[in-house]
Amino acid sequence: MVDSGLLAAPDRLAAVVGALEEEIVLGWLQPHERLIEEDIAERLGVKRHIVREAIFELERMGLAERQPNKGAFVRILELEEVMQIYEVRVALESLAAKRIPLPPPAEVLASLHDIQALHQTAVEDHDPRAAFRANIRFHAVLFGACGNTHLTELIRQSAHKVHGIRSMTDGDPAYLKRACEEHWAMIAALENADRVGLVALCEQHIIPSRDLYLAKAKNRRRPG
Amino acid sequence: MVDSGLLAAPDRLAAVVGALEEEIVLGWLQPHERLIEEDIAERLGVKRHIVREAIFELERMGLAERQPNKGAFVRILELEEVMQIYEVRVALESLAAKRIPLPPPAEVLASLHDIQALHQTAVEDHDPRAAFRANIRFHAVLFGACGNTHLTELIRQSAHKVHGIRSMTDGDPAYLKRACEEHWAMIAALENADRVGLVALCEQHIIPSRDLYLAKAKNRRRPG
DNA sequence: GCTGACAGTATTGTCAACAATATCTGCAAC
DNA sequence: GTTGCAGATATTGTTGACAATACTGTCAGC
Repeated sequence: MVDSGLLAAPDRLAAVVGALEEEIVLGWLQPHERLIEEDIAERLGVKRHIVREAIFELERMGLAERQPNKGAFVRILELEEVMQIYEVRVALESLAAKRIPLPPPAEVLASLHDIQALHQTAVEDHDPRAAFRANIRFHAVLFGACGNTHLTELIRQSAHKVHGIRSMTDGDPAYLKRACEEHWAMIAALENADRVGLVALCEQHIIPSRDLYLAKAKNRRRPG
Repeated sequence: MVDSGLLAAPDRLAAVVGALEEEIVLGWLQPHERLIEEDIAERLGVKRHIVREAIFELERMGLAERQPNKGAFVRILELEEVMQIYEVRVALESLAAKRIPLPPPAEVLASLHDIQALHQTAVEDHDPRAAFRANIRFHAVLFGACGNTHLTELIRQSAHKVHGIRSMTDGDPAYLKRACEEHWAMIAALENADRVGLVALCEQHIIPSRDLYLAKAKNRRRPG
């Protein structure tokens, strides 16, 4: 249920989009599973109208695919698409890392510290939902510090597109632990005004996620 | 009128978005002008429902701004935003230029030739609408040749965001002539497999548009 | 003459019913 | 046993009406 009634009008759409995104990302909604407007509306306690627009939004985000008069379903990314998206992410996040003022404002550092503490706790507690949210917030604040709103928005978009593959990687404890450590290293690089280290960390940070996915996708494909 | 009735359902939304985008870009809809759903619906011969979604789309494209329960209006970009968008465009288009196979497939070259011939004719005939469309198609085909769908899409998005400032620059004949020449130079670079030249051309091609806008925007601001 | 309450209007936001379309099921013909 | 048709069902797409909200103009009170 999406806090029906409590939320103001414009927020309800965002809430539904967010709820569905999480369900896809955390693997509760499997690839190729159909997204039936009325079912979702009832389940989340909103009207079909809202769900309809949310599904359009998910389609734009690349998490769902729609066929006219037939319906929408959870989208599975082709390997080639994953590679392409990651290539762009590296370019964008690298550019942002080069633009973040060093050292960054104190409130940015404080915010990153707080978020990353939450992230670490979530990872240690095996709480994928909290970890997912903290991870998103960490990157939003980090790249938001570059000061270029449009760039930040494109980074966010591109990251969300590949969130759908997380259900396959988020189970891997080694990967999560490594991601945690790299976040702390980024914070250290920011504090030490280490531009070269920061850019390198940002560029390398997202690659393991891609490779882990590619490896698992290949294994999955072979038996099938 | 947006070919009402003749178009299939999903295309009508795109048609309305395109029509409104053109009206904004060509200056028929001025900045801060209100976008009233019912008026537009009647004018374009579609239902309000479609216009409503189109305005949401325009908001995502950055051409309109919405205030809940109040309405939408044509958005004017701040100078700072224009700078930021152009910074990202240079990075994205440069990346794409580096990925286009050289020489490109024959059909790409042929297509670019044809489109650019149309573009040149439109510029010489002072037909801003045709020039606008041909220009969009040229860049779509050019960067589409890089093979990275996601990158192409982000380039398209970013370009559309600054289309709104074109109404101020498209009147300048010198700029249009220069853009034309650079398009032909790009085609030549593609044919000659001149990677360095191509990348440089792509990076430099969009800067005059930005600077011309900045100059005009400053002049406009001073008397106001 | 100015200000603040109030009614009237314009516009957006929401909804439920209806229409159009696709999918499924059962049955008959071969 | 399979294929093709027909009706039934499920789901999406569209519409007009209504509710909620913000804006505008008028008029009484000071």
